Amino acid sequence: MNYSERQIQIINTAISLIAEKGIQELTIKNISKKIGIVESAIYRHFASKQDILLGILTLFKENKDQILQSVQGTASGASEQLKAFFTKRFEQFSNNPAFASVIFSEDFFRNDKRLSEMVYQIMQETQQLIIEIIKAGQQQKELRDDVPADQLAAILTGTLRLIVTRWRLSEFSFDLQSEGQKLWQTIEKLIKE
Amino acid sequence: MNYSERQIQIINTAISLIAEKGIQELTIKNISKKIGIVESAIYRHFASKQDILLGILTLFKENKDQILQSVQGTASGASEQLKAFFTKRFEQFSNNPAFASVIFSEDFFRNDKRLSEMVYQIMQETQQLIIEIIKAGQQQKELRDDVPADQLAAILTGTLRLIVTRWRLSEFSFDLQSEGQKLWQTIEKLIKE
DNA sequence: ATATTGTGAGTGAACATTCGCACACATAAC
DNA sequence: GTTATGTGTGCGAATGTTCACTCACAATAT
Repeated sequence: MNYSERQIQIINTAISLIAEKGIQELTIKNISKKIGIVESAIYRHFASKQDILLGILTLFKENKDQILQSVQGTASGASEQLKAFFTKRFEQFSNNPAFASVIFSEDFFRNDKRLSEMVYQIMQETQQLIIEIIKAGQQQKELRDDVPADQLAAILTGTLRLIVTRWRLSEFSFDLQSEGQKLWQTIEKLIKE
Repeated sequence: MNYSERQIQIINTAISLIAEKGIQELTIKNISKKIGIVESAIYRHFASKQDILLGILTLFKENKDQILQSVQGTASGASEQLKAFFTKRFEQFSNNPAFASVIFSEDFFRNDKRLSEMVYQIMQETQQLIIEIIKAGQQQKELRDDVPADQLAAILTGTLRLIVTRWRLSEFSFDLQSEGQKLWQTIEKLIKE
């Protein structure tokens, strides 16, 4: 689906509101106020609030797909690819804190099939790619192969999530990218052959 | 503070509701319906909904303190202590899924000082203890000391959280305790000297 | 002139919370 | 021992607010 200019403006406004106050505080009223139109006008562009959220997720999914592709393209070797992935991800969160707020709010979407499935799918795809990179690295004897790839992937993902969550809850009180860099160095030591 | 019988009943009912439908769906109406009294009667026992949530957190905090103590008491050696902690934690979540729902819903409490501080404090205390165990283990040359203790702790905590979150979102579709056991074996390999 | 977008008022539902009243039971007063 | 008074608990109705969403009408643009 192609979004109109107004639709994109609404989506972006919603994203910045989420970054500021969390996804709980996202209301149609807030979006319209920030844009400078009236509540009901929003409904000229989206049939429901859920559709706006879906728009946000769609945007993020495209974003993520791009990152994954660029990682696979540029870096060579499992360790380098994982590092590139890690770095890009922190960069993405850094530039777009709302991404973290949305993507880590699975609970919030729990009662909505469309939304929860989309979040689940994004998580799933990312996880799958990491697992494959790790497996390849294990076969090349670049990464230690005495532990299951999917568990290594869980360790990577879990740690990344925790750091980002802490960053968010501390109101972005530390530099996510440099913290992420340090963390990667540690993880690298643990998983290298 | 000491809770009356009714208060404990209300807290426990709230906990089971959270386990069933998530913290978003917790309403005074639902609690009262499940107990079999009228909404307003709840307010004879709690001044506000927040006070009920605070009651839940208090209960969990006591629970956690007990676990931490028992871990420090029984196990000897850093690795064993960490394993005991891991195991107990998964056991606790397994027996009390609402604990996970509550403790990992930091976003939900974001707009409430009392609640968010309490959650933060629980997280903090746990993390601190893990860091100390790890540091001790590093000094004893039991754990590898070429990586910072606080980052190892983040890896441990982050991974644990991820697994529990997945378990919750998959509607408890796998056995958390045995999955946690396997995961611990992997982590152990990574962090041992 | 017709399609698109915006406005203002309104609706209904969900929700936390308040209030006046009633009843049971205990304690104290006569 | 009966009467008064206090206390704890429950009920039903109501209040006030927030929210997503609708609709008739007006402005604007092509």
